[in-house]
Formats: sequence, C-alpha cells, structure tokens
Amino acid sequence: MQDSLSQTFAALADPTRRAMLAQLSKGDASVSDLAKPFLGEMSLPAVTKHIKVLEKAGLVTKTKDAQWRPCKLNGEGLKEAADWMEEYRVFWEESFDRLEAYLKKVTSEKNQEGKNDDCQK
Amino acid sequence: MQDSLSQTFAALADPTRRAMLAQLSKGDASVSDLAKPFLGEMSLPAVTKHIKVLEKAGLVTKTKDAQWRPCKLNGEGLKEAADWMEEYRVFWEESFDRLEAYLKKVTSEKNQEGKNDDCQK
DNA sequence: ATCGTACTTTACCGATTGGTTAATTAACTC
DNA sequence: GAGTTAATTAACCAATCGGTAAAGTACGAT
Repeated sequence: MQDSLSQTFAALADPTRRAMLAQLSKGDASVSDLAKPFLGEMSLPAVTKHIKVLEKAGLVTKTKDAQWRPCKLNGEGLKEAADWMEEYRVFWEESFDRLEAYLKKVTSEKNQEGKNDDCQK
Repeated sequence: MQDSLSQTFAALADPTRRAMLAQLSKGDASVSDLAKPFLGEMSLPAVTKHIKVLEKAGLVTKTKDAQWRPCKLNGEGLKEAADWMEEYRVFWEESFDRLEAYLKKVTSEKNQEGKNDDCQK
C-alpha cells in the first residue's frame, strides 16, 4: 500500500476508525477519550494502533500536552478521496435518474387506469 | 470486515481495483479486457480475484455472454461511501476557507507596503 | 523518590490479503 | 470430438492486519 489514496481508503475501511473520526468531528480528543467507547471491546494498544493508521493516512494529527496526546481531525486528508469519488457521482445519479423516470412512467400509467388496458405496449 | 461501508472502502483501497473502475466508467468490459492493462504485472487469476472483491462490494456486476463475462460499473455501490464522506465536507472546506482568508490577508498587507513597515503587529 | 496516569513499544498470534502455478470448467470452432 | 479461448477454482505462500499481554516511557502529584 504505497499511494496515499489507497492509504486513505484503507484507513476508512474499519468501523472503529470511522467511529473515531466521527468523535473527532465533534471536537478534539485525547487517546484515552477516543479509547473510551471501545475499551469493552479492545485494549488500549489496539486503539493506539488504529490512531496511528489514521495519522499515517493524514486524517488525524496528534500533538502533545503533558502526558496527554490530543488528536485533531484533519479534514484536508479526506479531500483527495472525496475528489476521486466525485468523478463517479454521475454513475449513481444516472441510476437515480432512471429510477425517477421509471416512477414517473408508472405513476402516469396509473393515472390512465381504465382508459387503456393494453399494458403490453 | 462485515459492514458494507467497510467493504466498499476496502475495495477502493487498491490502485488496481480503482483502475478497473476507471476503465469500466468508460464502458462495459469483459474480464480479459479488464485484465489487459495488468497482464504484465499480474496473472489472470489475480485479476479474477480483484473483480470478485469489486463484485462483493457491489461496485461491479458481472453477467454472462457465451464464454465472456461482461462487467458493468454499478454506480449506486459508491453512493453509501460518498454520503459518508459528505458529512465531512465542511472539515476540508473550512480549512480551505482559512487558507483563503490567510491569502487575502497577506495580499492586502502586501498592498500596504511602504505605507506601514511595522510588521510586528 | 515513588506512585499513578497516559500512552507507546515489543513480541507474539491467527485471520485475511494479494499474489502465484496448475488444474478445471465452459463455450465456441474446425 | 479435438482444439482454442475465456474464465474460475484449488492449493499454496509471504506479507499485512487487527488483536493480545507485558514491559517501557514520560509526565504530574504527593
């Protein structure tokens, strides 16, 4: 995993890490703050590792404050990935358009109920 | 890796697979079509595996046509991931705003050159 | 100095990933 | 039905991933 885009997507491919980003989106948090919701499910070193993955992907920056390590969401780290996705937007919007067109069609057909029973064409 | 969002991001976390999606965005392609750009770097079974990852993530659908397996980009498979990212848009736009504000500031300071040499405040 | 808190590092483990080669299935072609 | 083309499956391998327990580091408080 060399390129930064792969690193970013890989970092996002884990629910624990996404939950951490969600928490950081509400405000900065220390390692133990971030760990709190998960200490039932995993150990502190596991949390440290997850944070390191987020750091290396450039999604989080960690600073020092006495014995604490306040972490901050780095929004810019998501930009490259979002730009990549943007290229494909048309491909889900076009299928939405098809759905919309279909719904429009069946609705107008419903409105013509009784007027014409020949549904074969 | 249970949840579909993790599966999607994991599928995107590989340059070979992203290149395949890029090719499919230009039009449907068979497995060997998709393999062509990579046959110098990897074998056909490796390509089959990559396609299977994309399929399981719902990003690609594969059909049958004689001995060929035409693949199609499924744009809707990206929607969930794009929606997730959208939540964080403000976090990279806000840092862009800060940059913009900074550039505006230094520009206006530059315009005042000679008028006031006290750059300490 | 030593104790507690916050966190990291090390060493290990099993499961998954990304690749291989070789064999197999399936459909068309002669 | 023998051969060719398209693709998959099976068995294997090394590297990475997500986790652990235990030891180590660094800072503040008493």
